[in-house]
Amino acid sequence: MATTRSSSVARRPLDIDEMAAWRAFVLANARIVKLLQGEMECEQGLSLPAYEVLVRLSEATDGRLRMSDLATFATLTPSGLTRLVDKLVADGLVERVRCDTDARVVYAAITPAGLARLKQAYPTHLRGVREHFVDRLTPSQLAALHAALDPLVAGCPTES
Amino acid sequence: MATTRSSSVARRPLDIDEMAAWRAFVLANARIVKLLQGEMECEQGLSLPAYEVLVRLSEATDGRLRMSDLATFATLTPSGLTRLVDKLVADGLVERVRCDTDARVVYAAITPAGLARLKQAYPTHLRGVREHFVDRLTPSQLAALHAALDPLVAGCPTES
DNA sequence: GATCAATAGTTGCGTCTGCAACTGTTGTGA
DNA sequence: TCACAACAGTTGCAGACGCAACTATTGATC
Repeated sequence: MATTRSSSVARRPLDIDEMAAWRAFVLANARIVKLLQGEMECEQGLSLPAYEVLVRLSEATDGRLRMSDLATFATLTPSGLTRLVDKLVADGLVERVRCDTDARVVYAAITPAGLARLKQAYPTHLRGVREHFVDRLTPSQLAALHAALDPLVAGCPTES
Repeated sequence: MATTRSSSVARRPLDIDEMAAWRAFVLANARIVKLLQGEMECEQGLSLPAYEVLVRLSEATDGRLRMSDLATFATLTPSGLTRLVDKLVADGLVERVRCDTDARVVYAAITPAGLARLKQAYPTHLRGVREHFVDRLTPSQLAALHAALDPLVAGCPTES
Protein backbone atom coordinates (compact mmCIF):
# COMPACT_ATOMS: atom_id res chain seq x y z
CA MET A 1 0.00 0.00 0.00
CA ALA A 2 1.33 3.36 -0.89
CA THR A 3 1.94 5.66 2.01
CA THR A 4 3.16 9.02 0.85
CA ARG A 5 4.07 8.62 -2.80
CA SER A 6 3.31 12.14 -3.80
CA SER A 7 2.80 11.51 -7.50
CA SER A 8 0.01 8.96 -7.31
CA VAL A 9 -1.68 9.52 -3.97
CA ALA A 10 -4.57 11.92 -3.63
CA ARG A 11 -3.60 14.87 -1.49
CA ARG A 12 -5.50 17.04 0.83
CA PRO A 13 -7.48 19.53 -1.18
CA LEU A 14 -6.59 23.17 -0.91
CA ASP A 15 -8.22 24.92 1.99
CA ILE A 16 -10.06 28.20 1.53
CA ASP A 17 -7.00 30.38 2.07
CA GLU A 18 -4.74 28.35 -0.16
CA MET A 19 -7.32 28.33 -2.89
CA ALA A 20 -7.93 32.06 -2.60
CA ALA A 21 -4.21 32.82 -2.67
CA TRP A 22 -3.70 30.60 -5.68
CA ARG A 23 -6.54 32.14 -7.61
CA ALA A 24 -5.45 35.65 -6.73
CA PHE A 25 -1.97 34.78 -7.92
CA VAL A 26 -3.18 33.56 -11.27
CA LEU A 27 -5.76 36.27 -11.70
CA ALA A 28 -3.43 39.11 -10.79
CA ASN A 29 -0.86 37.97 -13.25
CA ALA A 30 -3.28 37.38 -16.08
CA ARG A 31 -4.85 40.76 -15.52
CA ILE A 32 -1.64 42.73 -15.34
CA VAL A 33 0.08 41.01 -18.21
CA LYS A 34 -2.93 41.52 -20.43
CA LEU A 35 -3.01 45.20 -19.59
CA LEU A 36 0.69 45.64 -20.26
CA GLN A 37 0.41 43.71 -23.50
CA GLY A 38 -2.43 45.86 -24.71
CA GLU A 39 -0.70 49.10 -23.79
CA MET A 40 2.58 48.13 -25.39
CA GLU A 41 0.88 46.93 -28.53
CA CYS A 42 -1.40 49.92 -28.75
CA GLU A 43 0.99 52.74 -27.85
CA GLN A 44 4.20 51.31 -29.24
CA GLY A 45 3.21 48.72 -31.79
CA LEU A 46 5.45 46.26 -30.03
CA SER A 47 4.51 42.89 -28.58
CA LEU A 48 5.46 42.28 -24.98
CA PRO A 49 7.84 39.41 -25.80
CA ALA A 50 9.53 41.64 -28.40
CA TYR A 51 9.97 44.35 -25.80
CA GLU A 52 11.33 41.81 -23.36
CA VAL A 53 13.88 40.63 -25.92
CA LEU A 54 15.06 44.17 -26.53
CA VAL A 55 15.37 44.77 -22.78
CA ARG A 56 17.41 41.64 -22.22
CA LEU A 57 19.70 42.38 -25.11
CA SER A 58 20.22 45.95 -23.97
CA GLU A 59 21.24 44.69 -20.54
CA ALA A 60 23.66 42.11 -21.89
CA THR A 61 27.36 42.61 -22.44
CA ASP A 62 27.95 44.07 -25.89
CA GLY A 63 24.20 44.13 -26.34
CA ARG A 64 24.10 40.56 -27.50
CA LEU A 65 23.09 37.14 -26.26
CA ARG A 66 23.12 33.62 -27.58
CA MET A 67 19.78 32.61 -28.99
CA SER A 68 19.37 29.84 -26.44
CA ASP A 69 20.12 32.11 -23.49
CA LEU A 70 17.81 34.75 -24.83
CA ALA A 71 15.10 32.14 -25.20
CA THR A 72 15.23 31.22 -21.53
CA PHE A 73 15.31 34.87 -20.47
CA ALA A 74 12.28 35.62 -22.56
CA THR A 75 10.56 32.37 -21.48
CA LEU A 76 10.16 31.29 -25.07
CA THR A 77 11.00 28.04 -26.79
CA PRO A 78 13.90 28.11 -29.23
CA SER A 79 11.55 27.98 -32.17
CA GLY A 80 9.43 30.76 -30.82
CA LEU A 81 12.49 32.92 -30.34
CA THR A 82 13.76 32.18 -33.84
CA ARG A 83 10.61 33.65 -35.39
CA LEU A 84 10.50 36.57 -33.04
CA VAL A 85 14.09 37.43 -33.84
CA ASP A 86 13.29 36.99 -37.54
CA LYS A 87 10.75 39.72 -37.16
CA LEU A 88 13.01 41.99 -35.15
CA VAL A 89 15.74 41.55 -37.72
CA ALA A 90 13.29 42.42 -40.47
CA ASP A 91 12.48 45.59 -38.55
CA GLY A 92 16.17 46.40 -38.16
CA LEU A 93 16.04 46.28 -34.38
CA VAL A 94 18.23 43.23 -33.97
CA GLU A 95 21.03 41.58 -35.92
CA ARG A 96 22.14 37.98 -36.10
CA VAL A 97 25.86 37.56 -35.49
CA ARG A 98 27.67 34.30 -36.00
CA CYS A 99 30.00 33.14 -33.27
CA ASP A 100 33.70 32.94 -34.22
CA THR A 101 34.58 30.06 -31.99
CA ASP A 102 31.50 27.87 -32.33
CA ALA A 103 29.75 27.76 -35.66
CA ARG A 104 26.59 26.38 -34.11
CA VAL A 105 26.02 29.47 -32.06
CA VAL A 106 24.17 32.56 -33.21
CA TYR A 107 24.09 35.77 -31.24
CA ALA A 108 21.18 38.12 -31.33
CA ALA A 109 22.55 41.67 -31.07
CA ILE A 110 20.53 44.81 -30.55
CA THR A 111 21.13 47.53 -33.15
CA PRO A 112 21.22 51.29 -32.57
CA ALA A 113 17.73 51.41 -34.03
CA GLY A 114 16.72 48.74 -31.56
CA LEU A 115 18.12 50.74 -28.67
CA ALA A 116 16.28 53.82 -29.86
CA ARG A 117 13.08 51.83 -30.16
CA LEU A 118 13.55 50.47 -26.67
CA LYS A 119 14.20 53.92 -25.24
CA GLN A 120 11.00 55.07 -26.85
CA ALA A 121 8.96 52.14 -25.56
CA TYR A 122 10.36 52.13 -22.06
CA PRO A 123 8.07 54.82 -20.58
CA THR A 124 5.01 52.88 -21.64
CA HIS A 125 6.20 49.81 -19.85
CA LEU A 126 7.38 51.70 -16.81
CA ARG A 127 4.09 53.47 -16.46
CA GLY A 128 2.19 50.21 -16.82
CA VAL A 129 4.24 48.37 -14.24
CA ARG A 130 3.86 51.27 -11.81
CA GLU A 131 0.19 51.75 -12.42
CA HIS A 132 -0.85 48.13 -12.33
CA PHE A 133 1.67 46.69 -9.92
CA VAL A 134 4.16 48.76 -7.92
CA ASP A 135 1.97 51.72 -7.09
CA ARG A 136 -0.83 49.51 -5.85
CA LEU A 137 1.35 48.08 -3.13
CA THR A 138 2.79 49.64 -0.04
CA PRO A 139 6.55 49.21 0.34
CA SER A 140 6.00 46.59 2.99
CA GLN A 141 3.53 44.73 0.81
CA LEU A 142 6.02 44.82 -1.99
CA ALA A 143 8.72 43.45 0.24
CA ALA A 144 6.43 40.73 1.54
CA LEU A 145 5.40 39.82 -1.96
CA HIS A 146 8.98 39.60 -3.09
CA ALA A 147 9.95 37.50 -0.10
CA ALA A 148 7.07 35.12 -0.74
CA LEU A 149 7.88 34.87 -4.44
CA ASP A 150 11.50 33.97 -3.83
CA PRO A 151 10.85 30.34 -2.93
CA LEU A 152 8.73 30.06 -6.04
CA VAL A 153 11.52 31.04 -8.39
CA ALA A 154 14.34 29.34 -6.51
CA GLY A 155 16.45 27.38 -8.92
CA CYS A 156 14.88 29.07 -11.87
CA PRO A 157 17.15 29.43 -14.88
CA THR A 158 16.35 33.12 -15.19
CA GLU A 159 16.99 34.08 -11.64
CA SER A 160 19.64 36.65 -12.42
CA MET B 1 4.31 72.89 -18.83
CA ALA B 2 2.89 69.62 -17.63
CA THR B 3 3.29 68.97 -13.97
CA THR B 4 2.03 65.55 -13.07
CA ARG B 5 0.13 64.24 -16.08
CA SER B 6 0.83 60.64 -15.49
CA SER B 7 0.25 59.39 -18.99
CA SER B 8 2.84 61.47 -20.77
CA VAL B 9 5.42 62.36 -18.15
CA ALA B 10 8.43 60.16 -17.57
CA ARG B 11 8.28 58.57 -14.16
CA ARG B 12 10.92 57.55 -11.75
CA PRO B 13 12.39 54.28 -12.91
CA LEU B 14 11.88 51.21 -10.76
CA ASP B 15 14.42 50.86 -8.00
CA ILE B 16 16.26 47.61 -7.44
CA ASP B 17 13.68 46.13 -5.10
CA GLU B 18 10.72 47.09 -7.22
CA MET B 19 12.38 45.68 -10.28
CA ALA B 20 13.31 42.46 -8.54
CA ALA B 21 9.82 42.01 -7.15
CA TRP B 22 8.28 42.65 -10.54
CA ARG B 23 10.53 40.21 -12.30
CA ALA B 24 10.01 37.57 -9.66
CA PHE B 25 6.28 38.04 -10.02
CA VAL B 26 6.36 37.53 -13.75
CA LEU B 27 8.88 34.73 -13.64
CA ALA B 28 7.14 32.79 -10.90
CA ASN B 29 3.89 32.88 -12.75
CA ALA B 30 5.32 31.93 -16.10
CA ARG B 31 7.22 29.07 -14.56
CA ILE B 32 4.34 27.64 -12.56
CA VAL B 33 1.74 28.00 -15.27
CA LYS B 34 3.99 26.32 -17.78
CA LEU B 35 4.58 23.41 -15.43
CA LEU B 36 0.88 22.98 -14.71
CA GLN B 37 0.07 23.22 -18.38
CA GLY B 38 2.57 20.54 -19.26
CA GLU B 39 1.43 18.22 -16.51
CA MET B 40 -2.24 18.61 -17.34
CA GLU B 41 -1.62 18.11 -21.03
CA CYS B 42 0.69 15.18 -20.52
CA GLU B 43 -1.11 13.27 -17.79
CA GLN B 44 -4.69 14.12 -18.64
CA GLY B 45 -4.66 15.20 -22.26
CA LEU B 46 -6.48 18.35 -21.23
CA SER B 47 -5.40 21.93 -21.84
CA LEU B 48 -5.29 24.18 -18.82
CA PRO B 49 -8.00 26.51 -20.14
CA ALA B 50 -10.22 23.49 -20.80
CA TYR B 51 -9.67 22.30 -17.25
CA GLU B 52 -10.43 25.77 -15.97
CA VAL B 53 -13.70 25.84 -17.90
CA LEU B 54 -14.76 22.51 -16.45
CA VAL B 55 -13.91 23.71 -12.95
CA ARG B 56 -15.90 26.91 -13.32
CA LEU B 57 -18.89 25.10 -14.74
CA SER B 58 -18.80 22.50 -11.99
CA GLU B 59 -18.85 25.25 -9.39
CA ALA B 60 -21.73 27.12 -10.99
CA THR B 61 -25.39 26.71 -10.12
CA ASP B 62 -26.87 23.88 -12.20
CA GLY B 63 -23.41 23.34 -13.65
CA ARG B 64 -23.92 25.98 -16.28
CA LEU B 65 -22.84 29.50 -17.12
CA ARG B 66 -23.51 32.02 -19.82
CA MET B 67 -20.80 32.00 -22.44
CA SER B 68 -19.85 35.58 -21.70
CA ASP B 69 -19.54 34.99 -17.96
CA LEU B 70 -17.55 31.86 -18.56
CA ALA B 71 -15.25 33.80 -20.84
CA THR B 72 -14.36 36.29 -18.15
CA PHE B 73 -13.88 33.54 -15.56
CA ALA B 74 -11.54 31.69 -17.86
CA THR B 75 -9.83 34.92 -18.95
CA LEU B 76 -10.56 34.22 -22.59
CA THR B 77 -12.13 36.38 -25.25
CA PRO B 78 -15.60 35.42 -26.44
CA SER B 79 -14.22 34.01 -29.65
CA GLY B 80 -11.60 32.00 -27.85
CA LEU B 81 -14.22 30.56 -25.57
CA THR B 82 -16.52 29.70 -28.45
CA ARG B 83 -13.89 27.44 -30.01
CA LEU B 84 -12.86 25.93 -26.73
CA VAL B 85 -16.47 25.07 -25.95
CA ASP B 86 -16.82 23.72 -29.49
CA LYS B 87 -14.09 21.26 -28.66
CA LEU B 88 -15.49 20.35 -25.27
CA VAL B 89 -18.90 19.78 -26.85
CA ALA B 90 -17.31 17.56 -29.47
CA ASP B 91 -15.73 15.57 -26.65
CA GLY B 92 -19.07 15.30 -24.88
CA LEU B 93 -17.86 17.13 -21.78
CA VAL B 94 -20.04 20.20 -22.21
CA GLU B 95 -23.40 20.98 -23.78
CA ARG B 96 -24.77 24.16 -25.24
CA VAL B 97 -28.18 25.11 -23.84
CA ARG B 98 -30.26 27.91 -25.22
CA CYS B 99 -31.78 30.36 -22.81
CA ASP B 100 -35.57 30.38 -22.62
CA THR B 101 -35.99 34.03 -21.83
CA ASP B 102 -33.29 35.58 -24.01
CA ALA B 103 -32.61 34.01 -27.35
CA ARG B 104 -29.23 35.71 -27.60
CA VAL B 105 -27.87 33.86 -24.63
CA VAL B 106 -26.22 30.46 -24.71
CA TYR B 107 -25.35 28.51 -21.61
CA ALA B 108 -22.43 26.14 -21.47
CA ALA B 109 -23.41 23.23 -19.23
CA ILE B 110 -21.12 20.54 -17.94
CA THR B 111 -22.25 16.98 -18.71
CA PRO B 112 -21.93 13.92 -16.48
CA ALA B 113 -19.00 12.88 -18.67
CA GLY B 114 -17.49 16.31 -18.10
CA LEU B 115 -17.85 15.95 -14.36
CA ALA B 116 -16.22 12.54 -14.50
CA ARG B 117 -13.39 13.91 -16.59
CA LEU B 118 -12.91 16.74 -14.14
CA LYS B 119 -12.86 14.39 -11.20
CA GLN B 120 -10.20 12.39 -12.96
CA ALA B 121 -8.09 15.42 -13.80
CA TYR B 122 -8.40 17.11 -10.45
CA PRO B 123 -5.58 15.24 -8.66
CA THR B 124 -3.11 16.25 -11.33
CA HIS B 125 -3.94 19.88 -10.87
CA LEU B 126 -4.04 19.67 -7.10
CA ARG B 127 -0.67 18.02 -6.97
CA GLY B 128 0.80 20.61 -9.31
CA VAL B 129 -0.53 23.56 -7.36
CA ARG B 130 0.74 22.06 -4.13
CA GLU B 131 4.11 21.07 -5.50
CA HIS B 132 4.87 24.27 -7.37
CA PHE B 133 3.06 26.80 -5.25
CA VAL B 134 1.44 26.07 -1.90
CA ASP B 135 3.98 23.65 -0.49
CA ARG B 136 6.86 25.97 -1.27
CA LEU B 137 5.46 28.61 1.01
CA THR B 138 5.10 28.74 4.76
CA PRO B 139 1.60 29.56 5.96
CA SER B 140 2.72 33.06 6.84
CA GLN B 141 4.32 33.55 3.44
CA LEU B 142 1.13 32.37 1.83
CA ALA B 143 -0.90 34.80 3.91
CA ALA B 144 1.49 37.64 3.09
CA LEU B 145 1.37 36.79 -0.58
CA HIS B 146 -2.40 36.72 -0.57
CA ALA B 147 -2.59 40.02 1.27
CA ALA B 148 -0.21 41.63 -1.20
CA LEU B 149 -2.09 40.24 -4.17
CA ASP B 150 -5.42 41.57 -3.00
CA PRO B 151 -4.81 45.17 -4.10
CA LEU B 152 -3.73 43.84 -7.47
CA VAL B 153 -7.01 42.10 -8.16
CA ALA B 154 -9.26 44.66 -6.55
CA GLY B 155 -12.12 45.48 -8.87
CA CYS B 156 -11.37 42.52 -11.05
CA PRO B 157 -14.37 41.00 -12.81
CA THR B 158 -13.45 37.54 -11.59
CA GLU B 159 -13.03 38.36 -7.96
CA SER B 160 -15.62 35.94 -6.67
C1' DG C 1 41.36 10.10 -36.76
C1' DA C 2 36.61 8.00 -37.34
C1' DT C 3 32.27 7.36 -35.06
C1' DC C 4 28.65 8.73 -32.48
C1' DA C 5 26.17 11.35 -29.02
C1' DA C 6 25.14 15.97 -27.71
C1' DT C 7 24.26 20.66 -28.80
C1' DA C 8 22.48 25.10 -31.36
C1' DG C 9 19.48 26.71 -34.22
C1' DT C 10 15.88 26.44 -37.79
C1' DT C 11 11.74 24.79 -40.20
C1' DG C 12 7.16 22.07 -41.05
C1' DC C 13 3.07 21.65 -39.13
C1' DG C 14 -0.75 22.05 -36.24
C1' DT C 15 -3.12 24.43 -32.50
C1' DC C 16 -4.61 28.22 -29.87
C1' DT C 17 -6.24 32.74 -29.64
C1' DG C 18 -7.42 37.53 -30.54
C1' DC C 19 -9.44 41.21 -33.56
C1' DA C 20 -12.79 42.69 -36.60
C1' DA C 21 -16.79 41.83 -38.99
C1' DC C 22 -21.14 39.58 -39.07
C1' DT C 23 -25.91 37.49 -37.57
C1' DG C 24 -29.53 37.41 -34.73
C1' DT C 25 -32.02 39.28 -30.61
C1' DT C 26 -33.47 42.66 -27.23
C1' DG C 27 -34.80 46.96 -25.47
C1' DT C 28 -35.33 52.00 -25.99
C1' DG C 29 -36.90 56.34 -27.77
C1' DA C 30 -39.51 58.86 -31.18
C1' DT D 1 -44.53 50.28 -34.02
C1' DC D 2 -40.64 51.48 -36.06
C1' DA D 3 -36.12 52.58 -36.24
C1' DC D 4 -31.77 52.04 -34.01
C1' DA D 5 -28.34 51.29 -30.51
C1' DA D 6 -26.69 47.72 -27.44
C1' DC D 7 -25.75 43.11 -26.66
C1' DA D 8 -24.58 37.74 -27.13
C1' DG D 9 -22.43 34.77 -29.64
C1' DT D 10 -20.06 33.03 -33.81
C1' DT D 11 -16.96 33.06 -37.81
C1' DG D 12 -13.09 34.71 -41.15
C1' DC D 13 -8.72 35.70 -40.90
C1' DA D 14 -4.16 36.12 -39.38
C1' DG D 15 -0.53 35.99 -35.98
C1' DA D 16 1.95 33.70 -32.21
C1' DC D 17 3.72 29.67 -30.38
C1' DG D 18 5.09 24.86 -29.22
C1' DC D 19 6.45 20.08 -30.60
C1' DA D 20 8.91 17.14 -33.40
C1' DA D 21 11.94 16.52 -37.04
C1' DC D 22 15.87 18.18 -39.43
C1' DT D 23 20.73 20.30 -40.49
C1' DA D 24 25.02 21.67 -39.09
C1' DT D 25 28.65 21.65 -35.81
C1' DT D 26 31.19 20.17 -31.81
C1' DG D 27 33.17 17.17 -28.46
C1' DA D 28 33.97 12.57 -26.55
C1' DT D 29 35.36 7.72 -27.12
C1' DC D 30 37.62 4.09 -29.06
